[in-house]
Amino acid sequence: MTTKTASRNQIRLDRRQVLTTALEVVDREGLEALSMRRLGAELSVDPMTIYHYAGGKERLLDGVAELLWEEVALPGVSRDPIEALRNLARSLRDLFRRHPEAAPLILRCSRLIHPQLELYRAYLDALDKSELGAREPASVLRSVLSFALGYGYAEISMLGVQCGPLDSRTLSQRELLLYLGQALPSNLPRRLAEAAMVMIADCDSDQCFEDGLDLMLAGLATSTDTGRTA
Amino acid sequence: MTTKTASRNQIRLDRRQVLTTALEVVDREGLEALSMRRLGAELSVDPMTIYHYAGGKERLLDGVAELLWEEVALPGVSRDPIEALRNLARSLRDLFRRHPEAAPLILRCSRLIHPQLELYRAYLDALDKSELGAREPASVLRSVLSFALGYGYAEISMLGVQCGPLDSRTLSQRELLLYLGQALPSNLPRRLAEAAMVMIADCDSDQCFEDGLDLMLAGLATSTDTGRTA
DNA sequence: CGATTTTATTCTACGCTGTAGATTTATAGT
DNA sequence: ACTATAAATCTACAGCGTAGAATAAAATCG
Repeated sequence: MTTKTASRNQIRLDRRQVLTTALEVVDREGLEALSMRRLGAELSVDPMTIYHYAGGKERLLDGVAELLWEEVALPGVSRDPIEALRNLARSLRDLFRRHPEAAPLILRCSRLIHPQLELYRAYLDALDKSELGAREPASVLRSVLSFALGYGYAEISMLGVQCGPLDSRTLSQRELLLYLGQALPSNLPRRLAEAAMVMIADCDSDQCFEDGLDLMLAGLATSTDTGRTA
Repeated sequence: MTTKTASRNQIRLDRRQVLTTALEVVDREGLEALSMRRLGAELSVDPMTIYHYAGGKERLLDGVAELLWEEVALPGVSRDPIEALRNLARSLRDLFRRHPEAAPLILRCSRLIHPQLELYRAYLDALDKSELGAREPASVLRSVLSFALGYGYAEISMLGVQCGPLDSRTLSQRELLLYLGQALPSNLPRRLAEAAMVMIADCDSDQCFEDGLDLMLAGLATSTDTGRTA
């Protein structure tokens, strides 16, 4: 009699349940697979019932985006704003890696996702309290968010969708390179295939991310005159 | 008797014509409005005819993505790699601002868009030739691309889609702020509305972009002689 | 308790989508 | 002119989101 996530018992639904199930479907079978009919079947319920809990398709996707943004780490208690931003960027990148199929939903910044705004608010407050030289907190935050979003999205796009269900964490970069060598279409001109390999598999993706992040944050640190080694 | 883009004469189509028309439709009426039937009508042709020039819907969108990536500036002749990267980032951001409705297509990095790979190749070559300290060219390039992609996408998402056809370049930030104050839903908690305003309209978006870019590129310039830190 | 109002769920149907497959029309080659 | 190849069209099908009517369940009240 456990309330398992699939194969509903007659316990009444709630919005949250609908959204988490939708996210499960997306994670498991891809964003395209999520239709009202499919989700209704997953919940053992008529498709139209979903409208009562989550609105139409558009609002359903907004709801899933909320779930996703809730997973991003809040600033925490540390006083160091730079470490806070570093954790934010890592958390955002990890979000993409946990939910590669849902990536387009994370980018759905147009709809004023509440948890996303809460996140902004929290980091803006954290940055306001700390000394950051002459820089606007919003400017710094937007830059870090942009980098993390762009990196996370591009990374999973390159790995996951192109090559199928690949997880960069389960493959050495050597294996990745070999696999990619076969996966690239043979009619691709050599110089382009080379470029693809260099960008995708040649450099350690974790290292690239940390390096890029350091680039921004180091610049930030030097501009505060706090003088940490840069 | 001019070869205008709409209302075709009987001159035979080619792939390019189909793709540019598709992009026009997206720019004008949004990505959702682009259907095979709609595009067929635009070209005064049966929807199925498109399959002969551009393949199915998926390959059509890939083709539009090609057009978009072709618009991004190549390195140019300058020897300075940092200025080259700065121009790349600006060019990429401008691409989003020129084609806000097509933004999801620009991010479609999964499909090995040829012009995109050409771009990578060109910048990798440019970075290889120049001295960049111990940093991998691919790592640097990925960081700059990530930032520009993330910033460009987030920017147009915040402005364009939420508030309708707004162009940030035609509005002062003061006007933007006022407009946004009305546009935000009234049931939004005050602290979240504040966060949204600060992130969207409070800071000059051009300035934010340039600042973030400087952050990365400055770090790059200083690291050309210092090597690495951990 | 029964009666009535509210809420939740389902059913049916409409117009839209992408596209496979057969068919027709136009072009090129000899 | 006749054929082989290419281009364009027609028809049809399964799936989509969802408006609106119809039904079932739950809550409210006298």
